[in-house]
Amino acid sequence: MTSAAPRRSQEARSEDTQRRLLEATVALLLERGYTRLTTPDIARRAGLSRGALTHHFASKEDIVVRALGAQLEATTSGLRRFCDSRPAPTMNTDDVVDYLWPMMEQGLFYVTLEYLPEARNNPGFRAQLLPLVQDFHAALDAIWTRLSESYGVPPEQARVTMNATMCLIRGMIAQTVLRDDPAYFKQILDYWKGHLRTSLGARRPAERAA
Amino acid sequence: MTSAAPRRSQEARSEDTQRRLLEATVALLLERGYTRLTTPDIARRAGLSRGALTHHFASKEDIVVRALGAQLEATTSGLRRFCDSRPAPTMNTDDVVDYLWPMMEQGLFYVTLEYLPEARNNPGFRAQLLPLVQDFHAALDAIWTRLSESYGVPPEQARVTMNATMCLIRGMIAQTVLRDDPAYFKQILDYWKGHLRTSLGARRPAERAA
DNA sequence: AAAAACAAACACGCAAGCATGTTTTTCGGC
DNA sequence: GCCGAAAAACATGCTTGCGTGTTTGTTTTT
Repeated sequence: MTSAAPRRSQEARSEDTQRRLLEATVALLLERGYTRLTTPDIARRAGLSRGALTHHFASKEDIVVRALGAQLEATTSGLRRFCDSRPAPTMNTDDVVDYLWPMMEQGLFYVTLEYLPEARNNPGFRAQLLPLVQDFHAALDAIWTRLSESYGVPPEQARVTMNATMCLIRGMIAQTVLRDDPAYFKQILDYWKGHLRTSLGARRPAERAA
Repeated sequence: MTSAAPRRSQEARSEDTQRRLLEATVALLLERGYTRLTTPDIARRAGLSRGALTHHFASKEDIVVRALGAQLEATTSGLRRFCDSRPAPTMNTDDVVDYLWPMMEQGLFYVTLEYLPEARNNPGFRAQLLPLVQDFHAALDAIWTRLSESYGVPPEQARVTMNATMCLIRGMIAQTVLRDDPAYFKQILDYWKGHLRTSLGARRPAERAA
């Protein structure tokens, strides 16, 4: 019993510590919001001291930006995996919507709602966020393009339609904050699914073969 | 030159002061955001002292809630006027979208983006906001219902379609914060206008006469 | 005279940034 | 393969600025 701690390398320690702090940041962002997010709380949540945080991250802005970058990347890679999992004929447009809605509603877009106001009013913060978000949008466009190939529609059409779908979901989730009315949102989502079926998808194999 | 000030009644003074403070609140909410909104700034902007503000409003939350209520009411009454101004045959669905988009994009929804996070994380604030927003949504539904009569479609269909339109616009405006790309948003808006033309409107007089 | 409207000053709490300690890991020389 | 210095990782305490709520004081209307 020389030491219970197995002497980890500094790189491993550092990486683990940063990961814990970034995860705590996203969790608190979702639970309490940006204005109530404090660096002492982040450190506490990660089981570390505030000094550890200031050692790895220059400022509150810095840790938030890096936490959001990680969240956005995890999101696109998850979506990509989903779209690859079952291509064209087995996956219909309803399935895509049924993936996107919970993806956004279970955290992603509530976190977005927290940092959008700060991004709008804090030029430095916005400048740091812009490249991350551009990558995110580019990754989405790439996924919509692959979907268009599966469905046999022009890429441009799929991109516009799916980006509109994302915007619709964003607006709906924003509304959920002050409207607790699941039936209302289900109605809109069903309406949209119907629209997507005729506008994007469900060409029968015979049609797609041509 | 006994007095340049013409001895106004207390009620008139009070009303004017409150109006100036509420207008300053909305303006600053749009310009600097909720977290940067301070009561000294509001008073300064209104050309009054902080004491005047605290005299008329119990707290920062209080003045914000009342300012937002005024903004929401002004919005619905403006929209109602617009829809009454030129009913059915002369007003097409494109015109409605061309009214709604600037209405939201020139301030209303950016202000919304400022207070939504606070509403999500501050139960007291949210509770005060809920009735105002319920009235707002009810007023919108009433307007959509009148539109449905003009266009000769079932009220339910118009309500779902127009509420979806509002959600789409909300989501798009949220995206504008970190995506400066007018062509992208125009493309989506044009796409949606096309959908609305076939889905809601533009039945020819002969058809509507029946 | 009293009550409302407005003004100015005070007090408290909090969170970020910084600076100064302590521990753990790394690495070069022997 | 070991020892000691340097550096990285982590912890603790201080300081400063700021915004809200509150209180006390002054002017205007009733």
